[in-house]
Amino acid sequence: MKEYDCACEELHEDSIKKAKETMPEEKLIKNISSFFKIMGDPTRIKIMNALLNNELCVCDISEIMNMTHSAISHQLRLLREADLVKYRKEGKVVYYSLNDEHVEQIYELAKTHILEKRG
Amino acid sequence: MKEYDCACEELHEDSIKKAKETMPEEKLIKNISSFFKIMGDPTRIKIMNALLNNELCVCDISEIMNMTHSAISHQLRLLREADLVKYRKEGKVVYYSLNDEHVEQIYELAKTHILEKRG
DNA sequence: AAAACATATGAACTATTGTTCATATATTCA
DNA sequence: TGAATATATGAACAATAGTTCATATGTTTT
Repeated sequence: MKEYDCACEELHEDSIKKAKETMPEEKLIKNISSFFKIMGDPTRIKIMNALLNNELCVCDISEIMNMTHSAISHQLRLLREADLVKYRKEGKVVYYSLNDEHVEQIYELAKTHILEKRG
Repeated sequence: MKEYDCACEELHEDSIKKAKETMPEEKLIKNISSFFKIMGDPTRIKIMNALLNNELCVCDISEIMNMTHSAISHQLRLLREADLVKYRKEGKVVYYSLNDEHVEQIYELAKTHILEKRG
């Protein structure tokens, strides 16, 4: 017998069934949460803000953030792996920018939402 | 003399200036990153998915997630505090749902983005 | 008013995260 | 080729997060 028993199991049977049926597979859930987790850090949000309509190299970002190249590079790796930013190499310089419009939209929507709720 | 010096400071002067000028205040940055941080956990993403067009009580969510009421309640508090979900009380039962369309849109955009990049 | 039920909260314990420091790779220029 | 520049990576350490267990709050029913 389960620990989670309560009347709801029968009362909300349909809603529960629906939720279970539409639940994505574990892998997609993990991908989605990892994506958001990477956006869940002030340093990285600042970097993303700096990259809004603005291509920048690691050195620029270090200067803007007032942080070491190493720290920035570590963060950029995470942002890259999460498909939040893309980059292009030009000689020894690596230029970063936001990955695509999805990323911009997600960022802007969240900002709007927060300003609405806590403005 | 700074550790971060490099040629970029002059070459990319305008981009750096622009990034600095459009940087939101620290408080907003923190609010945005906190918002995403809360979405950055598989348990909470599952809960949010269950709540897509589906109002559910704590007990329902426990059953769907196969987790204790306590664990779910802790997660729902975080989701509430981040303005990701809203709730209404009906007697002793508390019904949760996604806060608004912003939240749905952000979730759906991220899912689309991920399926596009890693599909 | 007491028992039962639904949800919330606090403390504690393990696991994960972000930065620093040292070092490695890659590209250019002399 | 060797020095200089730009970026990336690995290990380690302090800080933070997620679950569990115990307990508290609030609501209904008897």
